Amino acid sequence: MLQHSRPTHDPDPRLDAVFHALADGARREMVGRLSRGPATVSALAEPLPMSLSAVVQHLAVLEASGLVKSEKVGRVRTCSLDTSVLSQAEVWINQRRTFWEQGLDRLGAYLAETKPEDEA
Amino acid sequence: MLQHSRPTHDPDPRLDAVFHALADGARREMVGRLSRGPATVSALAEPLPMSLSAVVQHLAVLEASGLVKSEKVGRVRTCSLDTSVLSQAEVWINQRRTFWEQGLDRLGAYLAETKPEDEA
DNA sequence: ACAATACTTAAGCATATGCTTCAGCATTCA
DNA sequence: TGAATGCTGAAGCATATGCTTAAGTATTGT
Repeated sequence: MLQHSRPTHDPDPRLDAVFHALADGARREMVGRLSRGPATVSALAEPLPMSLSAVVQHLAVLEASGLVKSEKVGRVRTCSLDTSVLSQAEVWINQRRTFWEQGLDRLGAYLAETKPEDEA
Repeated sequence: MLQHSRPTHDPDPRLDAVFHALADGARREMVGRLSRGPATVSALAEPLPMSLSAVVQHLAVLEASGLVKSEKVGRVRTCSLDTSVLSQAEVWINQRRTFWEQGLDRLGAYLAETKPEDEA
């Protein structure tokens, strides 16, 4: 059965972190690199016009958001993407977009058409 | 024909703005409200625990990102969502996610299977 | 005309972000 | 053993963010 499914009330700190992590070109480039497969910190840093230290700080932001996991073996840290977190952000956007696109009018019509006796 | 379509090189200031706009609970709540239909500035402010001034500033961020358009008639400003911008962010995420999920191995197999004579 | 409404703008302030440089610390290679 | 590699951590600093309060400007209702 079709739920009303209005966009849920929202102060979600996890989404704060994910969108914040994606709001930077360098971090998006790192995510883009990781979408092609795991990479070391140096590999992530290589195309970026900044110090390794800066990259490590960006990486910390990505890890804090849950978008990226990493593991150190020997002296090398290997990073990889957690697409489930990416997916959560995608779903949030998709819900608002589709909710808008199906339109209030259609929802109104649905409500009118539905049995009016059990309603808020 | 299927393109290689690696995630594109990225320093995209528009995405910076969109993700930054979404990286705040109050702004996401405003977007959620607008996904149900246009609203005035006061209507957007009403559920939020902050001054109207603060809301206007959040609105400025949303407008700068292109997510929200608004028009003033008389003394009332009415805001509405631009889902095409929302869609761009969704696409960006979706591309990285699916690129990861189809996996490097499968891409490697595809490349191997494809005619190997015209290659970099 | 007068007051209420619906924003608008500016100033100020505490905290956060995005770098930099410099120094440190385990691996791994020669 | 000593040097190169691959990160790690702490300052420090300029700028940006997220609020606040206070004052101002058009409408619109009485």
